[in-house]
Amino acid sequence: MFFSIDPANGVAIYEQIVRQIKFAVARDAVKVGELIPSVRELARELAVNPNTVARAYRQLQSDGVLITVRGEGLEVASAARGHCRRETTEIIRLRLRQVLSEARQSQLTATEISKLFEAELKSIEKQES
Amino acid sequence: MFFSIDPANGVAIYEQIVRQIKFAVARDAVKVGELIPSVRELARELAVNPNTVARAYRQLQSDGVLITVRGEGLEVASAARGHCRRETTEIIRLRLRQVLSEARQSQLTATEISKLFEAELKSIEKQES
Amino acid sequence: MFFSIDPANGVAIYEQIVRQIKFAVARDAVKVGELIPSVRELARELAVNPNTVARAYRQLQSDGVLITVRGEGLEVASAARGHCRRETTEIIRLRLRQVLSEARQSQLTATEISKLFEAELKSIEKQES
Amino acid sequence: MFFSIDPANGVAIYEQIVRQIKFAVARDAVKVGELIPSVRELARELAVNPNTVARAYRQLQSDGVLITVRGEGLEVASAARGHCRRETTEIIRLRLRQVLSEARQSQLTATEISKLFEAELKSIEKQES
DNA sequence: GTGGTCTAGACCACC
DNA sequence: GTGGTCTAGACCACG
Repeated sequence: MFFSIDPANGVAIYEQIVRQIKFAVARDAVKVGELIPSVRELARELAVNPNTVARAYRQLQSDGVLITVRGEGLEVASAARGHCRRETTEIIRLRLRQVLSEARQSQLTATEISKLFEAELKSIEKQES
Repeated sequence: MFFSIDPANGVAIYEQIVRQIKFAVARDAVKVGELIPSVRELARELAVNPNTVARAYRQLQSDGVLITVRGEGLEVASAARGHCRRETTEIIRLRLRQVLSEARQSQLTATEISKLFEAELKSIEKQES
Repeated sequence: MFFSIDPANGVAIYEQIVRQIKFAVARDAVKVGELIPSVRELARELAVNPNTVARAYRQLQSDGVLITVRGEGLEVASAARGHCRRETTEIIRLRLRQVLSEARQSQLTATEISKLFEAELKSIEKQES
Repeated sequence: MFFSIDPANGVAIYEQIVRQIKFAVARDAVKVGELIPSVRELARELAVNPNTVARAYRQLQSDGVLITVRGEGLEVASAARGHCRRETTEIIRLRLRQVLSEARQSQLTATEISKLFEAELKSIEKQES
């Protein structure tokens, strides 16, 4: 469960946890049927309030990604992998759409927006390597 | 001052007003030295509370885009145009960066992200025409 | 009637006119019994709205500094000179008191405040010469 | 957070709160990293509307003095202390300059102004003790 | 509990 | 008419 959250990110902490776990499921970093860390364990690891982790887990349950195993904890649902893979790209697509809609209002041309995008993509890739 | 706001957009109304006006200044839709619509007038036009418009205007003042002319209204500051042009692309760039950073965490490859982007850009352009 | 007003000064324009005229009377720049410029003349000279000059004159009348001479205009009242001399220092004293009261709240010591004052006084004098 | 505001002071209440908190930070009465009183708490203490306090806090944020800790409150930014110390004397200096500039227009001599200043300073000190 | 936002309505000084 | 300020009360997301 290797990821970190950024408390000053604008995005709610619980929301970040939700997404990160969905991402992890999507890329098979946590396998279907596996138990995920307990609320208090993950809370300690991420240095956030246990309530916040609990809320994220609650949301993941209602999203059908996690299911409770009585007396043991929470495990990844069998149908979750495909679901998460689809949702991951869906989230990204939605975010892209929002940004582009905003960019359009700003009167930037499609070419200008494309250029900005390519530049940012390169800078992100450079950071990674 | 032709623009509209979306109350259910997630972005605060006053923030939308701020951006739209910066965009308008950037593309010279409102010229430097011109009076912008009064608080009450814009409030009526957008069907929002005058306080909300006032808050947006206040922020634009502290951003140096508007200056008050006592008893007359608010006018676009002389240095605002260049400032807003720069800020407009800066806002978009920042938003792109956020999305890309999120996309990267989701383990999508650069190619996949690029494809999504191109697809969304096309769909936006189609809507416009 | 040589003085200028600063529209971006925080102090209301009509108030600036009132004070400047009182100052002028106090230092005998306009003599008792003299007619002062008409509303529209002074308004043109200072490049402000005639209403604003009219308001200043109204206040000066109710302060007893100006009196109307039917068919001619406004002249400086006979008792005005002494009155204005007293009021001038009174205004300054009040302003000093406000600043000092604020400075006290900021926990600056009397010595520090004095130093600031002396420094500013010198810089003002230098500007003048 | 021991200070009071004067609603009939001419200076806006939210402005008074802003300055008082900057003063407090400058003199280390509230330490860097500490949480300041909540909006509602300070509003109750000062007997003003929570919105007014919220507005002051918002301004302090955009001034970089406070930062929000989500769901917890507002804390003093790490760079705030030095910033506030500088700004405190800067505010006082500016106010002194305004008064002196006004005094100069009134044709009072430097000596006269100095005398007024010393007198007021003494009277303020007497009040305090 | 926290801050953030919005609405509604009022009063003020200024031009 | 203009902006500026304040109050009152409501709703929201977050921890």
